[in-house]
Amino acid sequence: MAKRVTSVTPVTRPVLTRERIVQAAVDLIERGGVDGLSMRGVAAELGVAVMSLYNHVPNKSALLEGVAEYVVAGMDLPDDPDEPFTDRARALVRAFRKVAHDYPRSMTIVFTHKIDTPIGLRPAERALALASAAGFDGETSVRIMRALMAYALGAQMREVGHAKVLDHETPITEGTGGLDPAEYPHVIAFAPQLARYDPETDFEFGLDLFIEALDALHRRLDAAGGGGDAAT
Amino acid sequence: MAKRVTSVTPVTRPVLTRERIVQAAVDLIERGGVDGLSMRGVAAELGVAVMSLYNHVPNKSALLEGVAEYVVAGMDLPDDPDEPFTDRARALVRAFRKVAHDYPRSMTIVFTHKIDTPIGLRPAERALALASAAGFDGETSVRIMRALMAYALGAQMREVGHAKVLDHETPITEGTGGLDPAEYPHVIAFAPQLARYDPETDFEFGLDLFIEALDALHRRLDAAGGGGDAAT
DNA sequence: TACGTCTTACGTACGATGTACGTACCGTGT
DNA sequence: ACACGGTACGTACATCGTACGTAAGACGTA
Repeated sequence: MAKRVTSVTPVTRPVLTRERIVQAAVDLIERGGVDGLSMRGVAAELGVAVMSLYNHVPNKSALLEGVAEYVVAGMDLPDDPDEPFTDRARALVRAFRKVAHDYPRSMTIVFTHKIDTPIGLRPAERALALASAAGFDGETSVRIMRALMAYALGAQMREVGHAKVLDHETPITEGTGGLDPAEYPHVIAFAPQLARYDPETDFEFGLDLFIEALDALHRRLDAAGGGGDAAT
Repeated sequence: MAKRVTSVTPVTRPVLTRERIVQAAVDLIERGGVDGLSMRGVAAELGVAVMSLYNHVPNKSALLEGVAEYVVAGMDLPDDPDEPFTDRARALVRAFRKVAHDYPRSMTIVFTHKIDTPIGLRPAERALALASAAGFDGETSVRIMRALMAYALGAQMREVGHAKVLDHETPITEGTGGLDPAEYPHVIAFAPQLARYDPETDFEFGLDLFIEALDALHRRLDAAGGGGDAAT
């Protein structure tokens, strides 16, 4: 009920809050990378003393969890139950791509921290919803959900570039000179295609594969269990 | 080509080397987590002074790269070109699972660091090899490779537990009491299936989906006779 | 043999970081 | 008026990564 103003400096100090702290952290991360984030930096960004942060956040690791939660909470998850489940699945995975695009550097945190709040379950809920609506049983729905998550996570990790692992383009783009032709014949042969990097198309290609497999599984389900009516 | 022995204490000090440093780092990480790793810790583990490490490793970040490289280099990648490409793909992705199982905590590093040495390209080479052997054209092979990587990475990330993200079982296993039934009806409804967590089966389920989609794509390719029309 | 150079191990030292702890302030309920 | 709970703050410390200077052996050359 009470007004929450510091009375003396109402405008210059918009009240320190966990939300503002997390947002500042996200900003700093996007600006200077995860390694660049420090409690002192966050405090400075907000024009506060360092220890003031600890009134709202128990420690840095909790702050990072907050960052992950913030990013996931920012996911736009439209869902139209009337659409075919394949389209709904597509939309869900694309939502991942969207946030990964908006908060590329913070994504690392999302990947490597767990989220304690129910918010983290939103994507799972959507996935389960569309799978079970398609007629899959509970166990299969859960598995589908996990498979979707796996692809969404992995694809985004690769794209964000934090996982340049196993397919980073740098050395290839710079020429395959140093590579042993005996050990990496295909990498060398496909260097041009490897160099041409189109995340969008790559992402959609893999997504199509996945969705198609889901659809096939679905058709099989209809044919077997539901009787002769396989139309959708 | 001189002998590299310290002469005085040959046994007690097996010569400090980058390899030994990286291995010690991996050990420490597996024992105490990534956050627990410190240069001082590594030095102590090896019975050396901290700064001696810097004769073989420029900085900590480089050491971490070394860790990632070490783990990936440890991947066992058997490959029989005579097998159907689907089986080869399966084996490749399973190899990921294997290392992730052997070095669960170091996996975080692998996920979040790029690997500069050609070693990091080994999995890519294998993927490209099997895709092109199956008859896919270069562009499609590259895309298939990337999609496989995405699933392999994502699935492993989830399983390793570092990415309990979006589907962590903790709150669910402990009961769905706190969840709003209006917002998370399916999560609540499928709580039993969510709680029953069988990584092996989950992994294989998703892998099957993927491989099946690849196979379908392949059949379509054969039928058409053309090169590599993507999944459209 | 004597000497200059190179490589490696080491110790000291500094700046930056996360955070435990004590203090001062303010708004609110009694 | 007074006590209290929450919030902002400053100081202090342990720990970290690492720049720098030093010493001791290995080796090529004279």
